[in-house]
Amino acid sequence: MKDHSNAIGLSTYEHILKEMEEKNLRITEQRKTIARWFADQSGFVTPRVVYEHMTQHHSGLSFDTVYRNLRTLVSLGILEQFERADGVKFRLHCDSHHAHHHHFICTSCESIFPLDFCPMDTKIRVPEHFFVSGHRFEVFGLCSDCMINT
Amino acid sequence: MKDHSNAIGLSTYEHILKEMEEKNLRITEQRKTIARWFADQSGFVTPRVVYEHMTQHHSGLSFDTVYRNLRTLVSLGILEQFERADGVKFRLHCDSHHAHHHHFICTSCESIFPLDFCPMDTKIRVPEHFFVSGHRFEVFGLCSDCMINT
DNA sequence: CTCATTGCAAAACCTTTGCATGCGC
DNA sequence: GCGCATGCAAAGGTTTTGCAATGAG
Repeated sequence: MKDHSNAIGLSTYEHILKEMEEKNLRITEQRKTIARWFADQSGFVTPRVVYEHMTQHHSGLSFDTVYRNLRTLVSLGILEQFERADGVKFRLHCDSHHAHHHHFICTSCESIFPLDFCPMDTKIRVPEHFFVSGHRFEVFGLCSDCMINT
Repeated sequence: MKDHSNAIGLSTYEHILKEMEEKNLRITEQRKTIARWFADQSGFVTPRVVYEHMTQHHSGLSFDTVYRNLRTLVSLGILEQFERADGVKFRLHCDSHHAHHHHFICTSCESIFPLDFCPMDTKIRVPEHFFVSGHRFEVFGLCSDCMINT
C-alpha cells in the first residue's frame, strides 16, 4: 500500500486517470482497475500478474486487453517497461521522471529506489571516436526491510 | 571474422572445445559447429539465428538441440546470456572474464567493447542500510566503424 | 557397451491480430 | 450515434518436455 498525493493534491490513482484523459483515452472500468492497481504497487509486475488481478474485477477479461493497455500506457509514458531475466515487467513511471536518475532494485521484494548518482557524470573512458547515445545503470541488493525480514 | 589466439596459443574455437572437454561435455558435430560459429561472432545472436546457421550444416537439426546447448554453455560459463528489448541473446563469454568490467554496445552493429571503468569504484551513494549485491552498467552508442558507414 | 546427446513430436507459454459487439463520450 | 475499447477466437512465435534412437568416449 503506497499512495502519495502530489503537488496538485491528486492521489496517484487520480493522477493516472487525469493523464489518460489528457491523452484522449477513454476511461473504461478496466482502465480504472489498471490505474488503481499500479498506483498501489511498489515493484515490477508481469502482464500475467496484472491479468490475474484484473480478472478478479472483470469476469471474462481477455489477455489481449491487458497487453493492449500495457502497451498503450507505456507509449504514453504512464508506465515503464523493463526487460528482466524472467520476462517483461511493468511499473508506474517514476514520479521524478523530470530528473535523470538510476535505480536501486531490491532482489527480494523488487521494490525500486531512486539513486542520485549517475556514472556518466564522472570521468568515464570510452574508446576513442565512439559516439555515446545512452546508458543503463542499475544497482541490485537488499533494501533495509528485506534485510530485517530474513 | 574475428579470431585471436590466446596466451596458450589456442584459437578461440579450440579454446571453447577445450573448455567443453574439461567440463566433461561430449564433443558432438553440432557442438563443434556452435563453437565455430560463436568463435566467429563479435555481437549478440538470438537462438533463431544460431539455429538458422547450424541448420546449414546439419540437416534435420532441431530447435530444442540449439536451446539445450545454449543453456548448457551458459551454465558452464562459456556463453553469456543477455535480455534485450527484442528478445534473449547470446554471446561468447568475454575473454577478459577474469577482470570485472562493463561494456560499450554499438546500437548499429551490436558489437561490444570492454570498458575499463566501473561506476562502483567511485563514491556512489546508496540509500542507508542497503546491502548491495550486484550492479549493471552498459553504455550504448555508435562504434567508430558505424559512425563512418552512415 | 553405456550414457549423454540428439531428433521428433507435442505441449505450454507468451504475445499479437482481425473482427464483431459493446460502451464511453 | 460515433468511434475507441473490449472480448473472443485464432494464429504466430518462442521455449520446454518426454521418449526412443543415435553416437561419443
